[in-house]
Amino acid sequence: MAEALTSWQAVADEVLARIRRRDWAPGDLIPNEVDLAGEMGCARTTVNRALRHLAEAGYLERRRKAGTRVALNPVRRATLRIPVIREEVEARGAHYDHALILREEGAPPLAVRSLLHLPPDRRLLHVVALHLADGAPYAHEDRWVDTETVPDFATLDLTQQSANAWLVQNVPYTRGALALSAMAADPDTAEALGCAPGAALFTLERTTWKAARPITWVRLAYPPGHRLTTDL
Amino acid sequence: MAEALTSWQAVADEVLARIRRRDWAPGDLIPNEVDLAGEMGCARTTVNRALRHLAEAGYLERRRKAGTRVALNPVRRATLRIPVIREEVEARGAHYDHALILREEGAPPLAVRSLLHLPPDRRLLHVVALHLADGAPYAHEDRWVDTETVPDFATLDLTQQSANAWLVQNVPYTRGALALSAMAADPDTAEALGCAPGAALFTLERTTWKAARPITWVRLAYPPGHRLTTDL
DNA sequence: ATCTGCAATATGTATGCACATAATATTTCT
DNA sequence: AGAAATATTATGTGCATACATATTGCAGAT
Repeated sequence: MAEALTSWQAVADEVLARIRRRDWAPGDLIPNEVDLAGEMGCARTTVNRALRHLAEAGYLERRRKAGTRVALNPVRRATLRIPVIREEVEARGAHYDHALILREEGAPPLAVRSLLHLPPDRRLLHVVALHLADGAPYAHEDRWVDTETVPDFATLDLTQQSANAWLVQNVPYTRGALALSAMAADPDTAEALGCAPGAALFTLERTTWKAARPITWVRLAYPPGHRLTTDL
Repeated sequence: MAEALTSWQAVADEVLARIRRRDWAPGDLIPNEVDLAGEMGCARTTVNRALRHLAEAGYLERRRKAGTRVALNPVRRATLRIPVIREEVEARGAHYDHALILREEGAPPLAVRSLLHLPPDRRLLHVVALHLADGAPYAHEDRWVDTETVPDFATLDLTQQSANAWLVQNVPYTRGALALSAMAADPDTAEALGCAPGAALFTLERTTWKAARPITWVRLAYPPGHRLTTDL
């Protein structure tokens, strides 16, 4: 008999190996926890931990009583690190800096207003900034903040601290949404980023809420060529 | 004394509530598992499960002996569902279809060749297809397949089955990478998607390997306005 | 003062057991 | 036959306990 697999990592590795080896093909039902535990020479708890892990990673699908089966499409989930720009820049060994481009109250565009479920006459604080890595444009930030939800924000000195850093530190959110997309560079953004107007920019939008009240909508636009990557 | 929190979900909810309420601020060290278990009236195992879950979700950072602290930056990870196009289309209640645009052997462009670590003279199978939702263009697929790694692919009838569906079902990969980006529509892609040349397209690139051998590189380009979303 | 090794400590994990829960399979009743 | 009640089963979870392991921090040596 094979050596006992007594750690959940070892069990997970073995199960993954069988999936990859096609011992268990996509869609197949695999043995139940009790049987696997017997075969591997460990407790059911350990098998459970391993299978739960693989299910979270998207390799398995589990349902009570119905059993555990190999996922039909191996990876449908990817966890990606949402860049915290300062850290991202500094991780490359570059010097981080940011410049405030605009800060004024105004009526948000329709797209923002409807995303935040705001009435037509509602005014927000509009903040535009540029993030720099070693002095070169790294990302363009376009943000609308609801100062009724976050009154302290109105008096903040944004030249000292980025809006994001302050909000993250001081305003806990209860709900957030993230959207990845592409946009054509408008003239202002193009100038800030130093690219051609109309260039294809990768964008990352984040909307956050505190209970039912919107906190902020922010869109980061990266210069052409920027890629957000992750392993599968 | 408050009601005992005897499920790991309840414990996780309570801890998350304290984080959001700023009882425990970002960077703070929170009580150790034994103390929390005492306070909540449950076993340490249960607290461990809850804290482990919150750490995986990015709310906490844990280190042995050093303890558990509230993450400085609440959410730096987002798990997003990688679209399996057919399912994505059908989930909207639309009819899925795909059309083969090109299928021929050739030398891949430099970018692909270097990503796959291939020698300069190496030829791959180039497949271009269009995914349709109710007859309208949904995504443009540009793919290079290494038929030395996947010989069966060469004889496949791609009008019946999408390349992705076949590969996913038949070729397990051991390593994969994902990159999200933006590109300007080249004339061919623009025509296929029915948008203007130069338009900003959201793209998703996937590279997969079987051990040290590349399987395929594929890039999906979506029409302007497409968004990939997830909750935070 | 600095380095080194050891003790203390918080998290990480394995195990056996019990019971909960969801979903399916079977039987019973009409 | 069809519906409703019931049994069965696989996963989900909680608990007490024990031991493993990574770090920190202190104490003693240099």
